[in-house]
Amino acid sequence: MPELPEVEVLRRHLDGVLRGRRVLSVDVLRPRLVRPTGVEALRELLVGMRVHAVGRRGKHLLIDGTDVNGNGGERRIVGHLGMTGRMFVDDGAAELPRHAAVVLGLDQGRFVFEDPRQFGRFHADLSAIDDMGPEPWDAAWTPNTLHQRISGSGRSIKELLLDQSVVAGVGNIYASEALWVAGIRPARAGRRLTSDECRRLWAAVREVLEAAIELGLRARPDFASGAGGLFYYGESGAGSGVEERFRVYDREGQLCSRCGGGIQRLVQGARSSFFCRGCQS
DNA sequence: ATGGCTGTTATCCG
DNA sequence: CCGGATAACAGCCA
Repeated sequence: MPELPEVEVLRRHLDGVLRGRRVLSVDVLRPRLVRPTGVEALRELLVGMRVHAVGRRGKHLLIDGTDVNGNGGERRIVGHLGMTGRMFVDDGAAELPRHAAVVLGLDQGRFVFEDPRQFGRFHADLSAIDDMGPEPWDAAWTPNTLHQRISGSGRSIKELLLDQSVVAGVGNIYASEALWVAGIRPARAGRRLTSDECRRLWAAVREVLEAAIELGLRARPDFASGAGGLFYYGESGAGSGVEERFRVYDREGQLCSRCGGGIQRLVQGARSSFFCRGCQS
């Protein structure tokens, strides 16, 4: 469940259940996911840490705390869900998921990070968030900075939106959705967008992400249960009655809700894009 | 049942 | 600088 909205909804949940907790033990079942930093560095950072907040940077989760045993130094763990990662806190009674990667023993309950495809990360290395672009709601991200950032590029605007140094947190689904809202075809070269199109796209990115966060909060997903924790907004609210209907994503061959045109799929950079032939230019 | 798809991203090569 | 291919991996679907 990995674009910015899903990560943000999870962040709020984890912040509520992890804040104030102490980490007593670290169990790494899949060391692969703890690279590039090794398991030892992770354990040193975590054991004895008290969580004071869970944050987010793009699609990365940040677990911040202080060392309560030693000098009270600040500590930060960076997690990424990849395509299929999950994180939850439970009481430790249930069996661990098959693909559990990192388990933290807490003073109350336990934290579990699991990821079937093992594309996720959980480590002490901060380099992943070092040269990331602005958050969509950052004052540093404006229609103008977007325009400047892409105006020299011949790459397609769809691929540019997926580039985390352009803006943080947009993934494959919401890139297509934002381009539909802005009325821009995904294959257009970045340098060929007008400043007005950049303004529309800038607003569309915020709008689409905001709406998805709202939806995710309303869905009140059950992060700890297997199927519920893996809910994806486009499918169903996992029984919550909340449903998101994408405007174009995964709707090849269907009709556009805005103009009645046909929705088409194309492949860019080995990923599917979806757009309406009628009202995106 | 085999192959083709999937929310991410790092890296390599031409 | 770019685009494209590949690779990490499991699961789902037709």
